[in-house]
Amino acid sequence: MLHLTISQGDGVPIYLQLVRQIKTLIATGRLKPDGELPPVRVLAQQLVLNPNTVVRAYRELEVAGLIYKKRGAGTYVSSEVTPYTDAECRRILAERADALVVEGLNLGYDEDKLVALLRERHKTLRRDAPDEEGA
Amino acid sequence: MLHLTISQGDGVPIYLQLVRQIKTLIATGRLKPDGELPPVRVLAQQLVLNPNTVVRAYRELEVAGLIYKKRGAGTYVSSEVTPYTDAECRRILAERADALVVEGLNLGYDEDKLVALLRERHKTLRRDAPDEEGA
DNA sequence: TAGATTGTGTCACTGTTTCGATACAATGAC
DNA sequence: GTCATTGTATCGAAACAGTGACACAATCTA
Repeated sequence: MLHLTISQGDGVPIYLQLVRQIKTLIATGRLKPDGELPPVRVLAQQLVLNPNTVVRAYRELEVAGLIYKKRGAGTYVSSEVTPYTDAECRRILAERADALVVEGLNLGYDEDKLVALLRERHKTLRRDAPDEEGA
Repeated sequence: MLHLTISQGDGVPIYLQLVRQIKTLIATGRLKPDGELPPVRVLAQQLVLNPNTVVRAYRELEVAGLIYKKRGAGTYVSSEVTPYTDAECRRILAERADALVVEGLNLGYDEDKLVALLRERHKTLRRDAPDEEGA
């Protein structure tokens, strides 16, 4: 039973809220590789959404290489990582990092302060994640 | 003469391209506090845009507290920083940091690798900035 | 095979966003 | 005061995004 929270009227599209939360669940290990995600209709009913909205979220996650689908069977977390090359990964993350740096500088955060924040957020996100099981 | 580059058909709205680039110019000191920005019509003509598009970009920057406008006179870079409280700044940046961490984890970047990337991007952004003049 | 379950595809409605045309209002220079 | 310059406000057209209704197709289970 996935623990997801949807805010209907906060401006952020529902499908995007789903994408972000599921991305986080995967990143932090709460959703394990080859783990099963709820069928679109089930999740839609749980969250009182149109199934299409869940479909859209799942599709975005599939394009990002984070999940895969088997028709008639279900939807699962990918065990392989990312369909992107190293260079592409780097470009994607550099873009995000640039945005953080620029926003930070304009809000009075210098390099060290940003690094400290980044490390703290990393720890916080990891905090409630399940223990890493020895592979 | 501001150096800005606009891509007409790349999906990113023109006004947003303006906002981002000007934010970067301010963050890296290429636009100095109380420095003057081009009048909306002038910038619009330079970039072959509708003046309204520039207006929109300027308004967003004003809301963010980065510039201020004087009717009949012109538009200038703010010397004060941010209309946000410390807590608000932190929340804004934490949100961006979270996104970077999640994306990073899903692309195989651990904490140290992300920090290294962040530091490198910070240096790169600063590289071509004008020298800091002793205040 | 039969039927339930799962994802897929298509269409349409609605509101928002983006961009542009054009007129208005305040300020500065003279 | 006059006039050019600067930002402001309003309206509209076109494209896009978000959501929903509903029918289709593949797979699994019995």
